[in-house]
Amino acid sequence: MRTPKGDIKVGLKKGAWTLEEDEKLIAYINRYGIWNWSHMPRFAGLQRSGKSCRLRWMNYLKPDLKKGSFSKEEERDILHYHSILGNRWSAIASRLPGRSDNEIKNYWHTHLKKTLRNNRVPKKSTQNDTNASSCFEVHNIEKIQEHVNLVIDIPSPLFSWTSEDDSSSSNSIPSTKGYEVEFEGGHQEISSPGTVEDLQCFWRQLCPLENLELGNIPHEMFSNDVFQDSYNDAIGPLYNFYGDDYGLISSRI
DNA sequence: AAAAACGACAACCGCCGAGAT
DNA sequence: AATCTCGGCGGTTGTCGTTTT
Repeated sequence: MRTPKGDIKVGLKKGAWTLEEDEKLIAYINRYGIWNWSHMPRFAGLQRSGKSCRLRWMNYLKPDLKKGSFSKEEERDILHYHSILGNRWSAIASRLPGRSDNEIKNYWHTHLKKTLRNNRVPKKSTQNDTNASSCFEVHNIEKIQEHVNLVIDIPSPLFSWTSEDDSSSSNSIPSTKGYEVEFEGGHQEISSPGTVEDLQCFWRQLCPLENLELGNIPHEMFSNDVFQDSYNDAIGPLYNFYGDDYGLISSRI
């Protein structure tokens, strides 16, 4: 790894920031703005690396950051976006105004991961079933299949995504405001923010085999642990919030 | 009351991609 | 084309306060 020139310095301070250091950084940025993280600590009178300054600013000092605990709505949004984007914390953070990626990551690891683990889609457990621990409740599968009978056709141009600030894109691929997904009995446009890659990632979590219609997945497949985990990761967060309302779940993905 | 375990979160580390030289 | 620099990202660790034993 190459070390940034600006950061090559012995005696740089590490560890928790003091109030005085915070004040210096805030004062400097307020006056001169952010022009070069590697060099500005020296001018600001800080014995810190540029990286350390940037991190402190982005995660703690930036004025538009929200303080305090996450609301229920934010929590739900994190779960929702994580089901789509995975561990792409910065992408998730960009959808939650005032929250940093580090904050969301920490919150996920300390709160939501645990919540998810405790509230997964229940698995079937019967005495006769030797494979009991690896089976979903059948009625749940059928309900979900009924509502989320998706035709997976990635990367079809029809499914291309245009971000909110990308309406002027000169991309020759026809784009829509969202994803178009074919449900049993009709089409539905999904307005979740994200990129085509986001969606591909989501579908692959949901359904590891490319171009496979969920409705055609044999029930035996649900006894596969890997598939279950992917499925749980994708649908689980929504299931936790909406319970058996699969219509609502399908409307959220 | 003290020690151990746990939880929360700030901060660090190594890697990567983009842009500049 | 190759190299360098910087900003950014995600995983991980360190520290401190709280709870449990």
